Amino acid sequence: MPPAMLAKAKSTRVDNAYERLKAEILNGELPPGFQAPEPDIATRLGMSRTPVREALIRLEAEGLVDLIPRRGAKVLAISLKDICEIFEILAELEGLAVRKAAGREVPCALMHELEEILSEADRALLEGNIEHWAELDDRFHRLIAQTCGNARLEAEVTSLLNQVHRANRVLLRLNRAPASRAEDHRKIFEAIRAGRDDIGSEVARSHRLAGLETMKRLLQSSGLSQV
Amino acid sequence: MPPAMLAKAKSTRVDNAYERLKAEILNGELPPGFQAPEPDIATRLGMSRTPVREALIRLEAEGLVDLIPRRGAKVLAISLKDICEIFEILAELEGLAVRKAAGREVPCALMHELEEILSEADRALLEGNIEHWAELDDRFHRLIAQTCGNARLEAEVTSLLNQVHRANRVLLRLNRAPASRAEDHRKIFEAIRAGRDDIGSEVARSHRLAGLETMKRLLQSSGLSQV
DNA sequence: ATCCATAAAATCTTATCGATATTATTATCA
DNA sequence: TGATAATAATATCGATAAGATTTTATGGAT
Repeated sequence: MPPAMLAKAKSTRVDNAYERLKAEILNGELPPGFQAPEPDIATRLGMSRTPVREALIRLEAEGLVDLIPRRGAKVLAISLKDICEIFEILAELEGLAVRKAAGREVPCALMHELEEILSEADRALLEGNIEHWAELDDRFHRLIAQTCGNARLEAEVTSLLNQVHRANRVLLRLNRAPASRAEDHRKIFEAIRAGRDDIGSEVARSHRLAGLETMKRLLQSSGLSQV
Repeated sequence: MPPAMLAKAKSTRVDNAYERLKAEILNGELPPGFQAPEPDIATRLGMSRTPVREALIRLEAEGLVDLIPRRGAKVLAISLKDICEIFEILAELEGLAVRKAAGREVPCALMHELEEILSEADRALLEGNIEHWAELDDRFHRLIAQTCGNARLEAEVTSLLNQVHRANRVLLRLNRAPASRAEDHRKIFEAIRAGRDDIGSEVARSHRLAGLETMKRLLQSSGLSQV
């Protein structure tokens, strides 16, 4: 067996296109509703249509784009109904993730990172840096999914978080981030550390459900029907 | 707008390849571990590599096959660990599905179909027709996912059921189907009909968790490490 | 003389491209 | 308005280049 087999990433065009498009969708460079024919995208990325198309198929499977037969690829917009569907599932899945995390030995590095995120988030909240706080909120939830030890669960939570990523950002900006969110995060973290699986699981669940209510309120009061 | 817009399925080669391969994987014609280069598959399906490859990418996203760089496509085998991961998620998701179903007006047709499956399953059990019973068991669980009204939830449950489909079949054959499974199904159905969301949800959850224990036992006693 | 290690060659498979056939949509005209 | 032509974008193909794996040679060591 060759010596250096750990570093496998050999970056194919498909992977490139996939990563780039996904990043652009998540950070809003390609906003919801954006639509373009495959050849245009291929030209922009400097490759032929084939790898672009394969990347788009993957993105479609992850619920980030829609491939419309003669219309090209479209970045999906998220409606209130989508948010309801996704948050309901997330509530259960994050609850499960925390329960699993609390019931096992979570790697130290992960716990440290969580703790750092929490204190950095406190700081951001004090400084009123909502933008940064939103970023940390997102990272906290993604990291929690990593602590559960169930790879499929982690992947599914991550995928759902991706789908609501922009909606989260847009709407959190409208809201002054309530301190209660930060409190919940702390509670979840402590529950995992203390092995209190039932408490942690329930807090995670209701945390997400409360987030859904906030979302509903914000969406309705802002008059947006899609994000 | 054109008159007939409902019947959209215009069957492209990709869809064809996807449906056919998926069916062959689920029914075991392409057993776990089966592996073949793309050109072979393409020849067998009577089309060029492009649509086959696109279908394979979709199947990979659904966790049914693995695309190995210079080795071709491989039908994934399921290990005990995979089953644990999947059943744990299913327990939560099916619990949620039943809770949602019990809390809303489920279309009559669906309830009828569920009821028919239940009585047909009773009959199969009496006749000792395990094969048929296993089929009905599968259909029951898929149908339950359809009653929840959350399209994403339904899709996710379906995808997970697909991934464990063959494992379920293989292992159920080793087991004489315990009557308790049938009882649970009836309880879930009644809970949905009566709108008892908490009861239904909890039965669905523990039903799946009990299934996991059975699986563990069967896998260990049969000495199989993969299915 | 046989066997292992290494290097070179052959082979196999994918990754990617450019071209074409197909077909939905739009525009045009009676 | 309805039929027909033009357009545009995809769906699909066949070919090629790049890269990995396997096979085959080759040289030295026992």
